[in-house]
Amino acid sequence: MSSMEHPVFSLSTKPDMRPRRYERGGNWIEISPSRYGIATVHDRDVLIYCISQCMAALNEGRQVQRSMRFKAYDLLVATNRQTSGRGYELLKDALRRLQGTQIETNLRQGGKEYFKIFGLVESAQIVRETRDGRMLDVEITLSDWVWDAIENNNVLTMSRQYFQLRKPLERRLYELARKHCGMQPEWKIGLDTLREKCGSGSTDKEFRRLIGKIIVDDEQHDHMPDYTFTIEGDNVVVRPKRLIDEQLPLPNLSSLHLKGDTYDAARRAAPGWDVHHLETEWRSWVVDKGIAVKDADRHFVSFCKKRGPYR
DNA sequence: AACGTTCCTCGGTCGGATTC
DNA sequence: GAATCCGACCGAGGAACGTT
Repeated sequence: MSSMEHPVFSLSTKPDMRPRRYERGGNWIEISPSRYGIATVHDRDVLIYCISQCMAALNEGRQVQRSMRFKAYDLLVATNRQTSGRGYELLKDALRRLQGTQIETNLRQGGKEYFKIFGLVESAQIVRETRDGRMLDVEITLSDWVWDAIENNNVLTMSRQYFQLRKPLERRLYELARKHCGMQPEWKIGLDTLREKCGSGSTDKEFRRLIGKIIVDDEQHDHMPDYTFTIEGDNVVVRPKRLIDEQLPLPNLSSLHLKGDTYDAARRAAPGWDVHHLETEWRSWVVDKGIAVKDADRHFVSFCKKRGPYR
């Protein structure tokens, strides 16, 4: 939740070396980059994955520790990333940025003021299990900040669609909506304040344009999870989307027609899942994102594989 | 299944061009 | 002259296919 409040993560896709400082009512927080730049909204996926693993363990009554280990492959799949060699290099970069990004803050509690400095993760290591370098285990030790949040149950659930948002600004918008709007019928915010909260480096005009584009895109494709956004004057208004019971009829694209035995392959790829439900999910995803599918059958099966281990 | 390679597309930013 | 639009840039992510 704290990371949703202030723009801790960079929206930029290039290395972001600009330090930030935010102040509000005597409290301040400063974020400074290492030589790898500030952690990006995509790097945040790693933290979200760690947190969700922890929460899942807690819900099942298992013990959790600050230091956690998991398969790099699982993380990459769960966060909708590629699992190629470059995928692992990008993961390394993400860990570098997460570890290197320094956060300084003053906290006031019980009449005392604390000065605190920490990284987003305390340490991270990658362990190669086999001689040929496959089956990479990642071990991450969470920082106090993240750990405290988990212990105090100070985390919010996020839509699984979140990982499919590619635009950093879209992700940030969703986070803010999730944090500030929640279940309220409406949340209004000025464009300039929103720009600050997003941590965008764009000018006011440019920012207005980018937001406008996302809103128009959403009107056409309905890809933003849970919330709708509209611009009213100099304000952006956020409202929760109504739950849609019925699947909207989708254009009947012949290129997305599936063969009979593809369904069997899909069932094997994602045991326990309703294949036809997966199919509608897959279709709307493909249509929304405008993905050019060459081989519908193969594409769908690999989509199912990604869904397979996660409920 | 778990990677590597290749080629392609897309995003935020910046600065220049265009329109009003 | 300003507000707005547009395109280059660069680094990142995605898809398909190849390899072990």
